[in-house]
Amino acid sequence: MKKMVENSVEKTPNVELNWARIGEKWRKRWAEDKIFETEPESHKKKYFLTVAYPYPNSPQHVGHGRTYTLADVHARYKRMNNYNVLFPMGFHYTGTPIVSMSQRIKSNDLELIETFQQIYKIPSEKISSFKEPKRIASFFHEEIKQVMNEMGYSIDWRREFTTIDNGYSKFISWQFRNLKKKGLIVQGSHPVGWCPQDQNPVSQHDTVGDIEPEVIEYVLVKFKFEEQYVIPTATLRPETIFGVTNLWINPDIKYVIAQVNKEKWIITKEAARKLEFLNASVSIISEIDGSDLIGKSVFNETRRQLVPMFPASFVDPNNGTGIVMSVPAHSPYDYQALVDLKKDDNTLRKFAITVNIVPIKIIQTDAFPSNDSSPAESIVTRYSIRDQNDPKLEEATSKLYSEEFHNGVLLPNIDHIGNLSVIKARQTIREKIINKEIGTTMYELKNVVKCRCGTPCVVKLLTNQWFINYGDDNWKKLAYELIENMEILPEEIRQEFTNVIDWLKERACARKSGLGTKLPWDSEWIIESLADSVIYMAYYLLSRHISNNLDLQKNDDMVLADNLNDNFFDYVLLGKNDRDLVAKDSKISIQLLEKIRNEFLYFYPVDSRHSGRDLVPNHLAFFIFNHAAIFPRDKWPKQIVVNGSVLMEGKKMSKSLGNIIPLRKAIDEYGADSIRLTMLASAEILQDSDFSIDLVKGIRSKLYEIYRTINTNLNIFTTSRDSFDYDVDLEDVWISSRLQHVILETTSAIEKFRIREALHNILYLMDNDLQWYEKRKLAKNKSIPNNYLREFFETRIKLLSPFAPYFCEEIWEIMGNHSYISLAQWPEINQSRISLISEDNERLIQGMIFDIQKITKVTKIVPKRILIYTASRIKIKLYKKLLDRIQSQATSNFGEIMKEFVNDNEVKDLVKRNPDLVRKMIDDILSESVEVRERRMKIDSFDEAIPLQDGISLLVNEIENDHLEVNIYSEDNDDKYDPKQKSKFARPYKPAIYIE
RNA sequence: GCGGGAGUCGCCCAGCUUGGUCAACGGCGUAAGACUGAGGCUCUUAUCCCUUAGGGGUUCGUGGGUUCAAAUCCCAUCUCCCGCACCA
Repeated sequence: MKKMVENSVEKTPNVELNWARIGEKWRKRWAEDKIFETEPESHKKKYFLTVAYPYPNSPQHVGHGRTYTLADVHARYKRMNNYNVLFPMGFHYTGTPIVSMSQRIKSNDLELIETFQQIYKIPSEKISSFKEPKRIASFFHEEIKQVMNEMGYSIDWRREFTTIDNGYSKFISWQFRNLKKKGLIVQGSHPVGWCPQDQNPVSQHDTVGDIEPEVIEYVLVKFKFEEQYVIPTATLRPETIFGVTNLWINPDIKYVIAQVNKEKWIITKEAARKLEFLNASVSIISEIDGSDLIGKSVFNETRRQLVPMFPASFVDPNNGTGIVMSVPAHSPYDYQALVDLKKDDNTLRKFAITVNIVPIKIIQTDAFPSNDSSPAESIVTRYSIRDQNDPKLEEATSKLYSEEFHNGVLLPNIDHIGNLSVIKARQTIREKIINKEIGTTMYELKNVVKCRCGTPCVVKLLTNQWFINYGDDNWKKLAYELIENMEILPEEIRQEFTNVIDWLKERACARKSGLGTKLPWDSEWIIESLADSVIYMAYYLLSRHISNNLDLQKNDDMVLADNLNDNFFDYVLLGKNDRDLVAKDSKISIQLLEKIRNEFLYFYPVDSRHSGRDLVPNHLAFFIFNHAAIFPRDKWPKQIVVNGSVLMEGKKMSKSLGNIIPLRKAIDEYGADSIRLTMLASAEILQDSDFSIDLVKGIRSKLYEIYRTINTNLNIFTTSRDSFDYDVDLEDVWISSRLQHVILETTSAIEKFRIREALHNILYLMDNDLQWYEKRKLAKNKSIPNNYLREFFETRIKLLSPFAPYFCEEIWEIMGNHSYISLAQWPEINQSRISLISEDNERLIQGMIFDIQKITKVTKIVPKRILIYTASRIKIKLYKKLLDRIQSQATSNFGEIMKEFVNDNEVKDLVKRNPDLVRKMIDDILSESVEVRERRMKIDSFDEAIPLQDGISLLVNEIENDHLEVNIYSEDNDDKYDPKQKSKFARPYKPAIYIE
């Protein structure tokens, strides 16, 4: 412990900064003075912002911190801009992972226990209490809350709740009855990946190797066999049924005859089992060898003809029904298998079969025109396939499939689907087959997936599943309307929201296990975690007035959760029902009811919702939909801010890579401020930010540098505050003006959530300005006037304070303030301090020094005397005319300008004599940005000699020659010293130079 | 398949929204110098090519186009990455 503290101390002679200590100090003061507790204040503008609450099944690591930190910066920024900011936090207990963790603890899962012990450092006795899921949740809940405090988040903790609180459940029940009344909840069946052992749906994180179970739908085509039997084949291409020439049977495996619903099917045992999970009624009657079927024929209903069954060892008993239909015209595998079989005399003799199959072509494409008898044959020839084991066969197959899928058209002579595209034909024939009962569908996993418990997964058809119908057209319209009126930051991600709303369909909203609220009308079901977390922002405004029954103190100014019913929520959240009745019903005073109602009315709607971009296709979309459904338009959320995730040293954070840094550890070692800045400064908001320890250290030392500089200049904060107008130099005017720019640019960057840009301004660009300012002063043997330096630092610390709050509070205090910077006023721009000309002044000096250095470098002259010639009055006049010409968009064409100006009495002599100069001046103007051009239009008279003269001292310093003689002449000056006739090259803003 | 994004000077990365101050920020690396007993610390300078006057040439995946002017806008093309549901 001691060592960690050591780590977080920075020290140089006379100055020391203990990051841990300042964190603790300010955290404590903020809490004591309750500065982040927010009450409705009718005379003040409110700002209500929320972040997706955390799921407490692990401690927070740096990856979690980004969204919360961003929201906190936002809250702090708005607070400094005089808003009454509410930033609350809750905890999302709902869902299955915590329950399954507790089960893994019960079954003594070593991997999990090790994670708890070694990565999270949880004591063993604590871990054994984790057999109870709520213990896990509350343990990490407290842990996370602690970290959020240590990070310096300005949260109003009085409103905290968990999603299994009694009151919350009442609220969610209200939400769901509400949705149901509006007809947005529907019931139906849905296929899911399923573990037969656990009797539970499986998703990516429940499987070995984190494989996502992918469900695909096969069409089962039934072939009649010996009148009483059905042989079903599974296919993804039902349209090819018209091209079936034979079936493939694996002669080496056993099949079963099974009663499936009302028919007798011949399928593999594995297929029979799979059908059971799909809710077919299945009973096995007898077994039959694959070889017994070979050579016999089945009846193809669609073509009304018999096709034979042939042997094939490639048929996988685990795939589909274990019987495959053969379409040699369009399946390279089938085609090649037939070719191979024809050559295989042993097999032919063994089963007493002959193979004289003619492929039946049914699809044509441009690549395989209609006179071509079999596309499969063509492609097999083209790829020079040897036999069915040739690896190139796979490539040939996918090539042909994709060609036919996108560009294929069914031949005109095919019943029902002739002339249709493959995509259309597939849909049409699927319906036909199912309607006419010559086939059905079957779900299957596309990949082999094992549950964490080791059991291979299957597809289960869940019936009577409850769905929220996001496919409802009217609802979608409302959702579109909502986002159209909402600010989405960054704007680039709006398209993604539109897409998501577009393709969202029914979505399951309840499951049978996990923590959460029971479905109010069907208590077997628990409302799923993505369904009970979409309008809870409203609950932050109620939570502190609701006493859950667990609470010991029962206060008169609280309402008991048990007494809450839908009328209460209808009244408070929607303004429905009679006030007096509701108060009576909820067993509270009218005053309390009104207080709650008014608090809701004051703070709602949500002004800003922060979240990671991974939640766009689910949580954020549901947030939009549910608000659109439940609340009136004036309570719809106003803004969404989306941020990217965090990488660690360029890699995704994961347990297996061992690159997860818990936030607490990071805070201990580097202090919260540096961590906050690192997460925000390393990338623009939507990009993944790359966190690295080097970066943290770099930022920490940057902060320390600021701290040290201020500490060594402490006297400037204690001296009396002079006015700004004494003894003003050019660079003083300039730095004042620059400061206004920094404020303007930083503020507008924050408004657009260009946080990286804002921090770049504050941490680095401000330094450049200060450096130049110091250099200029130093060259004149002057020091920076106190009030300029003080203003610079005060502004800088204020701008930085939403990002690094502890650090800035500390400095604010050192500067002699007795207030909180967290509550200070955001810097405002002082228009009178903006000086347009000062930018050109300093640029001219920079340019002069730069040019001279370049000349000396190339010529290797050691300058003894430097002559500088500023442009003549007539050139300045010409420059103005050109600028005006170009800015008014008339033309920038050299020829046209020349034509015009040779007739201009004021300048024609100059123009005629020196066309090249005109061209260069046009280029000068064109190569300046529009901003600079506009600025120069505004400036009436600009005497270049003034800044140049002022900059001589710096020039002498830079050239490192104290005896250097510098003379500045106007080109117009007849007495000038100009031995090499250089002055004629002078242009406005580009003086001519001669070096001796 | 559907949707989203990225390709920049040895490496990482900024700039592209709003074309011009862009041979292109910053960091790493490399080279030289300062400091030091010595440095792996710190600081300064340089780092596409050519150039004895502030200049010129060729660059921002590739090929076109628009424009006085393109890393930035438009079109085409190649390569790479990410998300797609019952899971928080």
